[in-house]
Amino acid sequence: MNDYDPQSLERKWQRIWEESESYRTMVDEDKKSFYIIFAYPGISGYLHLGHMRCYTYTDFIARYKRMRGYNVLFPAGAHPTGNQVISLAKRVAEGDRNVMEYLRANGATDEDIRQLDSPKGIIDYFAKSYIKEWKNFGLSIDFSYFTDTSREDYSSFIRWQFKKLNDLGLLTQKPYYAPVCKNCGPVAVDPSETDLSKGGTAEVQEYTLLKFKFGSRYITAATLRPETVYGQTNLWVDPHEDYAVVKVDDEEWIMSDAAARKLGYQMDDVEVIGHISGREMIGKGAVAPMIHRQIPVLPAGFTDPDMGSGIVTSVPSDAPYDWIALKELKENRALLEEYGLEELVKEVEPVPIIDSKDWGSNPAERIILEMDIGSQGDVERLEEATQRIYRAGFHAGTMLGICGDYAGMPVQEAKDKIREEMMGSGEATPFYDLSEEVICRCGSDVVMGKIPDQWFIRYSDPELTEKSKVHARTMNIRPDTYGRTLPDILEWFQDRSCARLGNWIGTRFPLDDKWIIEAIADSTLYPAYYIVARHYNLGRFEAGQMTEAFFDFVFLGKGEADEVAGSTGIDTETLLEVRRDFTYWYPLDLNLGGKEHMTVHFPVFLMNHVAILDDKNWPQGIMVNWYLTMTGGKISKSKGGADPIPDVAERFGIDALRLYYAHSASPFVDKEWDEREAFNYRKRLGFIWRLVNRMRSVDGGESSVDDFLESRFNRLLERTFSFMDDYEIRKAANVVFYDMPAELEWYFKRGGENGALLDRLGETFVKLLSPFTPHMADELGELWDIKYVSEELIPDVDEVVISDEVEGREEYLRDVMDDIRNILSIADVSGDVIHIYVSPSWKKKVLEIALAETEKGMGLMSVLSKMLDVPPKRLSGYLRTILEDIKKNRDTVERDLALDEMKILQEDKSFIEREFEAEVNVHLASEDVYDPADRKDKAAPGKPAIYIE
RNA sequence: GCGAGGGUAGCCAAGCAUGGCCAAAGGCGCAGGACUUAAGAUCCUGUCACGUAGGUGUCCGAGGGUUCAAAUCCCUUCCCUCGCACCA
Repeated sequence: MNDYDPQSLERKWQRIWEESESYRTMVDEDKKSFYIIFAYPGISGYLHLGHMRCYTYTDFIARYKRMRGYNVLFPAGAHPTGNQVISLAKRVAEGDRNVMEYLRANGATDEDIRQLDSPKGIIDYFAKSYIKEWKNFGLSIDFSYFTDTSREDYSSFIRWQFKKLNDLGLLTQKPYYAPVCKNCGPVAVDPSETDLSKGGTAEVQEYTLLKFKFGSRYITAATLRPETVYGQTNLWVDPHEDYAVVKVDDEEWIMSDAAARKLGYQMDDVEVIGHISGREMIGKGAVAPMIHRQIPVLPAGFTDPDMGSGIVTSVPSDAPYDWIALKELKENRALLEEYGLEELVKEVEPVPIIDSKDWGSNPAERIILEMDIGSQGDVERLEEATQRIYRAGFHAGTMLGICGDYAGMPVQEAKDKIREEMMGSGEATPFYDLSEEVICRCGSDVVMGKIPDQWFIRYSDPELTEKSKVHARTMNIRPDTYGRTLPDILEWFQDRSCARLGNWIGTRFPLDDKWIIEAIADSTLYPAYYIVARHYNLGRFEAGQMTEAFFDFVFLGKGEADEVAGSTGIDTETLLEVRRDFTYWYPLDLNLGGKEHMTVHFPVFLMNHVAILDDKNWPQGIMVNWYLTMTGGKISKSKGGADPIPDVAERFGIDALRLYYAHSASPFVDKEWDEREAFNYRKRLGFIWRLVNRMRSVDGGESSVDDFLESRFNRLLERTFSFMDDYEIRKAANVVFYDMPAELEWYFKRGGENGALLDRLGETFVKLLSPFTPHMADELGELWDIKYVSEELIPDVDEVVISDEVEGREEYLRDVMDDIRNILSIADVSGDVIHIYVSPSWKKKVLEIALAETEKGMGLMSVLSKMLDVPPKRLSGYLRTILEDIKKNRDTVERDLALDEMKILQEDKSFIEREFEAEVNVHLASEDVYDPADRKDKAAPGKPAIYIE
């Protein structure tokens, strides 16, 4: 027997699989199909151990299904849509040091790097790299189906999909506000900062820009709390600031320069035509929106030109900032005098507008007193106060009587209505801003911009939503919790923009080619396309021939093959074959992806299938996996931080890593990567290796433990199947790699050495290893002269050999031995002689009757006392305990009753003697035997009495 | 805020749906031993507390409740993690 040497045998088998085209997949009408995919990766860098978790799960299931007789389709692809590829290419072209280091650390050669300065180069390089890693992990993917979303054939498919969506009335255009870079167009603002160099945590603020009539102009003030307009008492401006006068349509609005610039991206024809100093406005009045009252403009120091419009409308009842600014102003004689505001300010008092549950109707005052905030300079604590008041008011507040039509309405509801009313009357307009500075990767500012004619997919469509929800409930979804919430997610799922302007990788929008279809929208139906891609990859037709009629025929069964052949120039036979492949493989059985897809990809994946394809082709299952993390954070492709896979694979072996994924945690929890653990799995495989070799080499005869092993093995086999059928990968791996070996070890310990049996079970066992550790399994399969274990079938469970009685015997023996061990550990005895007293037969009789007529309870005493010659006290005492036991665990009690304890103990006496290095005497408790410590009365069925000297 | 998922012995992690041999699987770590000796090896035993007899006590974030019986069901409470849409 050789030692387990994963590295060399893994290389060997990967080469063999490659050469023999092991995972080539073809339609076979005699077999049930099983179609499984993982959500293909976006191209943004190398794969890491986190991705591999998901891909390996997919492979476990694909391999298992294959070995249970399914014809499995397991393709893969890559997803370069978006701008990551472009930005990476740009950084390579610039010679960005971090990028260079990252590439080199992952094994890119100078020659590789030279080709990486163009998007095409990046896509080709990484697509190859992904395929290499997948092969390196032993994934049983058929790469003849490979595609990527930048290819022209893929674009033909996507254009078809969008035509279908349009035909179904599911596309629409409407204005949209999004973060945009002035150079690059729309960008994603999120913590991973894929598109950004700064500001990933910024949030989009949806302001209401209020207009205050100010002579012939309007002063503008942006608020996040439009419902507080009823409490406006004044405006705050910075006397030292110059404000822009902006021409908007025919009106002139006053705001900070920064605000004017931002507004320019959100409205047409915004033009700065002059300036006005803050000082100039102070002391004058402006007509506030909604309340239509003149309120004064007052000086304040806390206004910020970069926030909102740079001018603040003051609601001292509800805004701590305003309250304290007002108080300070009233106390500042010098300032009042300077601007001549003494009289004016006297009349400015907070106006209660909201009754917020915990804070009353003047919450700003109350919280400032409570928190003892001294001045408007205490920004940090004022922020906190503002937050607290806002929460309390928003969630538990009601509008007071002063608020016109909104009196008595919950704040939550009033907020949107008041905003709408003011926008309707022209007193306000929407204004979007980011909560902090955001800089694009290209270096320029990111601002909120208006896209007036943004394309959306109408996921809010009631019929589509309903159909999707109904279907979702029938799907096989893991974990269950996600299955339960998916219908709610579909309900909540709103229209989603599906195309963008600018320079991106992707498919041109078929209705208007200035748009590029964006990354989520072009990745929903792609499992259907893999099937077509194989034929395209074989050169059977060109992208240009993949017309609407072509896809209608293949995916929807519309039209006649001959006609489609005529219009596309693809021959009829090929068309029929592609159509047949699609109908054979579809629907998709399982789609696996990380938890980030739960509210993004999976809903659109499902809804597009439901919208476009026949109901028999709707997807059947989804499995979500959680992340592999490293020291707290998610491993990020673009930011690095992960060990390159080849290094790790070289150190532990692929099979050890695969077992690590399968067994170290449930798929539905985040798992912290720990290489000591990986090493332990490496050791475990060494153990399995030796165990299998031993099974194959032992060559003894039959013994009494054979039937136990056969029964237990089949029971565990059954359990493995049932776990795998439920995609309970961890549980299945636990049975195969821990429970089964433990039973085999027990068998050996008991002296089992039946060569024929071990040979037969060993062969099955090796096949069971294969879905998890395919390299090792194929290597071990050579012991049985199996060419490729991974192409074998795992045999069915042999129900006949499963026997509770047979297994009960071994369990009984283990229990007795545990008891002996327990006694030895606490008793102060030499342990040279062990006496075991088997229960008297009357107790068995009691047990039997109690089991049969449990409902009679202690009433059984009358019949028992007549039947048995036992003192009533002992009889009732025992009956009481046994009734208790039956209630607790009937199965165990039944097992005990079925045991022939005397026979078992006598047969296995020598085994016990060997284990404890002691002399063992077995007695029947009802006989008059050696019993110096008066133990034998304690004997009960299944629990013999023990005395050790 | 909205939505989801968690808190189990030194650590990781099962169990919780269908309450009952659950003091609670398994792994790691640790301790003792065996074996041989330098290997991140392998094997055995132990690892909540107490206990010279297989037992008893306490225990599954905290506090209540239901029940003959609760890690499991219900209520309250504290804490943690994650997703929230143009990033895949």
